Amino acid sequence: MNPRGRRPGGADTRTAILEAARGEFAARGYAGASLRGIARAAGVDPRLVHHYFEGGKSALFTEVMAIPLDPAATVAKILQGPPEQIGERIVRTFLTVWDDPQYQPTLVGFIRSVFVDEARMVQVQGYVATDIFGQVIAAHPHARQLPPRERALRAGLIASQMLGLALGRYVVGLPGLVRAPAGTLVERIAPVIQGHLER
Amino acid sequence: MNPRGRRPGGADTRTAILEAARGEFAARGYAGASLRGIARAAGVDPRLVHHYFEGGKSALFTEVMAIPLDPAATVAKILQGPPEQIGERIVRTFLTVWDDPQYQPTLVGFIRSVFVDEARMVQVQGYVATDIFGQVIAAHPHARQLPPRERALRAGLIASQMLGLALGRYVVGLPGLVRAPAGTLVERIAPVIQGHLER
DNA sequence: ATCTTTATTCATCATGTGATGAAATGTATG
DNA sequence: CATACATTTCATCACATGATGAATAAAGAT
Repeated sequence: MNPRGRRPGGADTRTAILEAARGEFAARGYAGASLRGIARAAGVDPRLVHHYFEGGKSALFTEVMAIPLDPAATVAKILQGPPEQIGERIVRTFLTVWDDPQYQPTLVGFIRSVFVDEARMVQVQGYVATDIFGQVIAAHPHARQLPPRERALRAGLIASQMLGLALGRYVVGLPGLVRAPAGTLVERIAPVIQGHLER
Repeated sequence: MNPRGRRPGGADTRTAILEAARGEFAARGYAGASLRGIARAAGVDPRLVHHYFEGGKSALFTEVMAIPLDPAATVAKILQGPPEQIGERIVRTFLTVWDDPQYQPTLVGFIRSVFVDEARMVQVQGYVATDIFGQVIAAHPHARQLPPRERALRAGLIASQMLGLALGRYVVGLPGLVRAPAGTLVERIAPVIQGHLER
């Protein structure tokens, strides 16, 4: 039917696939999205997905989820400044990243995929608990002096707070959270986190 | 190979399937669990799943997720007692239900399935926001007087708090939250919820 | 102008899925 | 004892999935 061979003009197929995949993964999660569906969304033959992403679906997913956002740097930035405003900086940074249309589909896709794959869940668990909020705890003048069990608890409380915010606002779409401007959420949630650090 | 026909002895196949399904749905989510896998886990021919649950996978899922736990009654119970301890009662009730081995697999399965199916997400969104925490807001002497937008925000904040707790403690398994006894979590989280109601 | 590389389409494969029909065999009922 | 019914096994269906091989045409290099 269609003419075979290379298409004229430099249509950036690879990018089209990546973007379609981002959307599909965000909307349906890893298991729910199909190669064919992604190809369809990109207006492209399914075979091309394999052509551009050797390793198929999982390779594509890996590339989609490779967010150009250095968590270590972000954490470092949060840690700068007065410790009594760490909570505010955490929430504000978090919302800024998640509200950014450049990152949002990727992050939503990522967080939805987390609950499907057991291995990924363990990986995230260690990552979030240790690399992100563990760092925050370790840098806080009061919290750093607590016994390990207490530190883990605080990290867990903060992590669950942010997890709930991400899911409520961006995945489930709880109206109260979706409609609220970022500033309002910072105002409400920052003190909670600050409390988990200081009290 | 195996002898056909009705098996001797009163093996309660239906229950076996239900329990296997509960486990599979909890472990893999709705999409991830397969009829054949459930049948295998129950030690039963796949056809029997259709035999006992007319409507197949979705009917089975519906039945599995029909928790014998009346949310309205639970909410009503929470609303009894002094308003200044509503937060505490919410968190305590929540943890009691989720820590109960009778409910836990079902609830975990349910919450994991929520993020896969778009329709289910919308359903839960309305349910959680309106039926559960909307009720709580409506019953609180201070929060009930707030403008609608504020009430929705408070409900969202509380819902996201509990959502994060459920995911952190029971799904992702953040160590700090898993190891903490229920009492400790009540101690930490109840004031936050109370604050969302009163301030 | 020729050759190589890349992009694209088409045609299948093997596998796993949920679903259904039909046969066989036990238990219960008359 | 005979008949009806519920339970179980087997055999497929139709379909979607991810993956791969092969053919073809454009673009780029020499």
